[in-house]
This record gives sequence, structure tokens and C-alpha cells, in this order.
Amino acid sequence: MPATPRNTSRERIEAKASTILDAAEHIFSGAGFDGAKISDIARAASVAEGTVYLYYKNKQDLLTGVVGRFWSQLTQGAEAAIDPKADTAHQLEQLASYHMQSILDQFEVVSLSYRARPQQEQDLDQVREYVGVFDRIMQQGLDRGELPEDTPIDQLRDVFFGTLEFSARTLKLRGRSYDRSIVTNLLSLMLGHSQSNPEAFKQKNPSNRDLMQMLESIQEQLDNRRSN
Amino acid sequence: MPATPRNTSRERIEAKASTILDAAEHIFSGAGFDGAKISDIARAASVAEGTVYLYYKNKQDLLTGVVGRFWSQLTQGAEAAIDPKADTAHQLEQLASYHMQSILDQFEVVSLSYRARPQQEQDLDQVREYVGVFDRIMQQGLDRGELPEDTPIDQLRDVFFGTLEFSARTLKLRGRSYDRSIVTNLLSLMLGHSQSNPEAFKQKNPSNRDLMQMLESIQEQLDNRRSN
DNA sequence: CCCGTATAATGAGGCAAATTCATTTTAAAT
DNA sequence: ATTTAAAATGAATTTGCCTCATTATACGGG
Repeated sequence: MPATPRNTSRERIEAKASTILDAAEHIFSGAGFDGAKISDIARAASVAEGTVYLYYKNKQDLLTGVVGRFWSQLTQGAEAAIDPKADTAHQLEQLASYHMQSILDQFEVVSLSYRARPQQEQDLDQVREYVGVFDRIMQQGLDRGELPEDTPIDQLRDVFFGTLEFSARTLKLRGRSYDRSIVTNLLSLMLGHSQSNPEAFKQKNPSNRDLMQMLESIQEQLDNRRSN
Repeated sequence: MPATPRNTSRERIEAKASTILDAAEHIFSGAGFDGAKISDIARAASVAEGTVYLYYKNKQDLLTGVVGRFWSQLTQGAEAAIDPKADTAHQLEQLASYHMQSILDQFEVVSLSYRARPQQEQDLDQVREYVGVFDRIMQQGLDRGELPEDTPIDQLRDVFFGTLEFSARTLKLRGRSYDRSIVTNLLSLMLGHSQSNPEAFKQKNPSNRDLMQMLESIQEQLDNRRSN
């Protein structure tokens, strides 16, 4: 049992699987899932039709591969795009910008994602991992005290990704290009104030009750003075 | 050329088209687009397979019909759910609640929507109409002076629908049910403060912080006077 | 270097489902 | 009752995914 050849062979096989995936991505992106024929993909990968099925169970599996790889690369890219030394707000902005540009750039593949989650089955693992990048930033923000303690991460996650995804669709629909104001506005919405409130935050943003107390105190002082 | 029969005939035809659409919706919802066979739909509508093609060009067209009708009904329902006398914040909350419940309720049809917009083609007209309901509320809010003059409606629209759609997906994914806190939190984000900020709005709507500053200044004056 | 075996690749053929269309049925008008 | 047009039918065609019997290639031992 030779070691080197085995390795080489394994590598070769992975290389071929990757070649087929490249071809699939190309054809899917150009023609959409339904429009793409396995025979097209096979031709683009320079293999016979049957060979595709040695590497991927079926057309759907091929799609899952393409989409999974995309999100997995997105995770890598996002981690690279985030400066670990930056504060929470900046990290979020880095993630948001990176996210927006990537999904606009590769909009066709993102669209294919919808086809890869057949009927309310669980999401792709790779998507969950990607979303974890956001969670980590937020968690760190909490730990560092840069966010109010009761920040609802789960809900803000939906706001973050939901808004960006929808904005991307809108931009594509109208043929407009990316404008960073979307990101900055979103972040100022998300971080600009927290209706929930720790002490530090309270000082910057007094509640109505605080105001009332102060008014009452002043009123009292005035009353005292007048009665003198 | 008889008038009555013509009418009757036209009605009959529309009724049959509608019957087929009902069947299609039913089968699509149960089996998904790919899982649905035209023969199933034909059987459910009690017509022959070929007859379906007299009313709809092809399977895709059938899907477009189903999805279009859904959004169109959603628009009607939304308009009915909104109290024209309520203020902007309440109207938005009504729309948000209605939206969330509807799309959670009919999640299968909503999922089909993704299949109805093949590859970055323009959105369905019915979706655009639906989104118009939001725009109208916001515009009215501006006119009534209930919103800052420079409210970025377009961006808030993306926040609104993007967040709700993403939240709905998340809920379905986790098998959780609808919790109205999603809506109230979203609205307090959207309306709770104006991060964009013209002077004009600030004057009309001083922040608590502004009030606190003014109070502190008064307090200071009182102190000064006393010390004299 | 040749052979045998295991691994990989091939593409013709089976099959399922969408779509077409020649034929039949139904409805309307005279 | 007959003619004509509209509507419906389902068998036949087409298309494209996927299987599998066959062929080619790689590799280790003699």
C-alpha cells in the first residue's frame, strides 16, 4: 500500500470534484438551476455526463455543493475582512460592507441559495457558520461592555442580515449600485440607541422618569425660594 | 352576436382558470414546485392534462399565477387591516403584524415566490403593489408631520420588509411561533429615534438628552443665584 | 516490460414528466 | 337539425435526469 500515490490520487479526485463544481457554478449562474443541463456542465468540465454522477449524487447535490462552497468562502472572507482590534461598531461595519459587496457581486449564486434549502428543511450548515461571524462580534461587544447588556442579539441578527439581503435585492432590481449609506444608516439604527438600558447608557440617554425627577427637584427649589 | 352568453361564457372561463389555479396552489403548497406534477394539478382541478395548457402557458406560468394572486390578496388584506385614523406608528404596527402573521401562515406560498422571479427579472407587479402600502403609510406620516422630514423611506422599507421576512424564516427554521416583540422592537428601532437628523426635526422633537441639558443649565442658574 | 486487478470514465438507453397537437366533444347560432 | 366555432381530451412527442453495462486507465507484482 503506497502512501504517496494514494495521496496523489486523493488529491486528483478532489481536484476533479472541484473542476466539476466550478463548471456547475458557471453554468448555474448563467442559466439558473432549471436552465442548466447536466450535459452542459459535463461539457464545461470536460467529462462525460455519467462522470458527474460519480462525484455528485444528483443535480440537487451539485447545487448544494456550489452554494455550500460559496457560503464557506464568504465566511473565510468575512473573517479576513474584520479587524480584531477594531471596536464593535467598526467590526459590524466591516462585516456589513463585506457582506453587501459580496452578495451583490455574486448575486446569481446567492439567488441559487434559495433552491438549495428545499422546503423549510434546515438551513445549510455553511450558512449557519457564516451567521456565527455576526454573533461572535456581538458577543464580544457585550463582553467588552460596548453594547447594552440586554442587547437582543437574535433579533438584531435578523435586522442585520434581513435588511442587507433585502437592500441587495432592491438594488439589483433597480439596477443601482452599492451605496455605503445603506450600511451606515443600518448600523446607526442598530446601535444608535438602545431602548433597553444599562447605567452607562442611561447617563447618555436620560429617561423621561429621570427628567421628571429633575423637574420636580427644580420645582421644589423654586417653591422653597418663593416662600422665603 | 349575443351579449349575455358571451358574458356568461367569459365568466365560465375565468371560473375555470380560477379552479385550476386553486388546484395548482394546493398541489404546489403540498409538494413544492418540483414535486408537483401537472397531471396531479389537472386531476385536482378535474380537467385533462392538456386543458391546463389552454389556461396557462406552462408550469412556470401557473406558478406566477398562484404567487401573483397571493400577493394581490395580501395587499387587499393589508389595506383592510390598517385603521386610516390611527397614527403612523400604529399603522405601521398593524401592517407589520398583519404581514408577519400572513407570511408565517402561508409560508409555503411565500417560499414559492422565490421561484416565481426567475433570475433577476423584474419583481412581480403584485409585490410592488404590496410594498406600496408601506410607502403610503410613510408618506402620510411625513405629510402629517409625524415623521422627520428627511426620513429615508426607501431605506426604511428595506429594513421593514427585510427584517420581517428574515425573522419569519428564522422562526420557521427553529419551529418557533410568532412573538409580537419582534414587531415592537423593529418599530422602536425604526421610529424610536432619528439618526439622520435635520435641525428642524430636532427642534420639534427634542431628545431627552437635549431636555436634560436644558434642565442642567437651569439648575446651574438656580445655583448661581442662590450663591449670590 | 507485461499482466491482472481495481478504480475511474464513458455514453447509450431507460424513464418520468412537461408540452404539443390531431381528434373528439360540447356549445351556440341559424 | 345542421353548421361552425370554441373547448377539451389524452396519446404521442420531447426533453433532460440518471443508471448501468461496457470500456479505459492506473498501478503493483512477477
